[in-house]
Amino acid sequence: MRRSKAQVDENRRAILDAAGRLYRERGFDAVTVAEVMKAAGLTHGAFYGYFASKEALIAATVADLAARARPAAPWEERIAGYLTARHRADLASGCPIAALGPESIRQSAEARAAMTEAVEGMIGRLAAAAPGDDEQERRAEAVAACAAMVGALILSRAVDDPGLADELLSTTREKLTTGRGG
Amino acid sequence: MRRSKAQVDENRRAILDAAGRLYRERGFDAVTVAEVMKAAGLTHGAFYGYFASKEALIAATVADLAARARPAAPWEERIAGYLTARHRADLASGCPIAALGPESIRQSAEARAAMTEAVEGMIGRLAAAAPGDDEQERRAEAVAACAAMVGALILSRAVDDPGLADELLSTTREKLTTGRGG
DNA sequence: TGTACATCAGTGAACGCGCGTTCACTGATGTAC
DNA sequence: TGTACATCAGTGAACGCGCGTTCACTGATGTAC
Repeated sequence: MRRSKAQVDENRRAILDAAGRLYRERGFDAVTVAEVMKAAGLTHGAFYGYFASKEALIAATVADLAARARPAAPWEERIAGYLTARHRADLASGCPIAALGPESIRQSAEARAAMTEAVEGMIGRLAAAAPGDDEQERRAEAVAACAAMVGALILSRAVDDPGLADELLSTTREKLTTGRGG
Repeated sequence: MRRSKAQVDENRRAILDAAGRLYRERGFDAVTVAEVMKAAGLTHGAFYGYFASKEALIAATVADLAARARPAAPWEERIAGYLTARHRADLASGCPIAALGPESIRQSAEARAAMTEAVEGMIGRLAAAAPGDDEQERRAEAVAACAAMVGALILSRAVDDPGLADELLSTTREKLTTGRGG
């Protein structure tokens, strides 16, 4: 059942989309190749026509997520939008760094490199919107904000006490947006 | 080959220690029951005399790590000690929240509860040392610091660029220790 | 204190299961004429 | 433009492997006398 080139491109995109959602939701290990393919509307046997291995899919997925990050927004808006209960609940289409960064330590060199790109990208976009008088100051503001945002979101998800989860988000949001520049 | 009660207690401790180190190093999924038992000096068959399942071991390990957290230290010392290249490299005996917090989302209710205890414990110890005029202010300082520290350490580990890894730690350290009270 | 026996912690082979991966086959697509 | 054939994307059964878990057995510990 040969398919057209357009169909093949579409299927590859569907595989990456499915992997992006499933991996963020449940982690690399817990999601099987067969599940990704099923979510993409194919059977598992077709997988190896698209990727050499599960490891290769993981690397390609992280790279894809890093490349598809949302464009910049104003500083406070960006931080406030990130640190919300909605984002906390939305693993599947939320920040790939918070969902997959911790797991990337144990993945291939390619996946780690892609994750590094994702982090640099997030810092770069934050720096473009950060308060501060010079480049260096805005960069420092962005790096610290990136760490605090990702940490708050991860802890907020890890914890089973809704009050503490909210406190982590709101306290970090206030610290970052009323610190100095704002 | 029945063993003495003292030996049994010792073995249980050895299992929890081995699990604590291995899980922090490689994650819950990647470490097998047999590996934990081998590291504890036993064979895998003995495992079920100590724990009902791998899931139960995970919950017990997180609870044990939460209970064995180091006592408080002065604010700047605590933050500076946490945000070091040494801690970044030392997965196995480093902060269990940074190593296992992200994975705890997908674990049992018991494991998540234990992780919540660990986070509350870290925040509580930080709050005791935090700058601030009243309880509420110190608590806010501690919550924000906890999120920033854990986030910086996790990202610092996720990234494959040593310069960026160091920058995440040092920038966060400076932000937290020169912010206001320090 | 010494002996006889019951208890039970530990061993290691075996189980069932699900995973990543392979492969013979199918049949629509795309190409040569 | 129409036909004949080669290509190759996709299917689904099958593979090997490693995992969590079970279990019959072993033999040192602890207890009863």
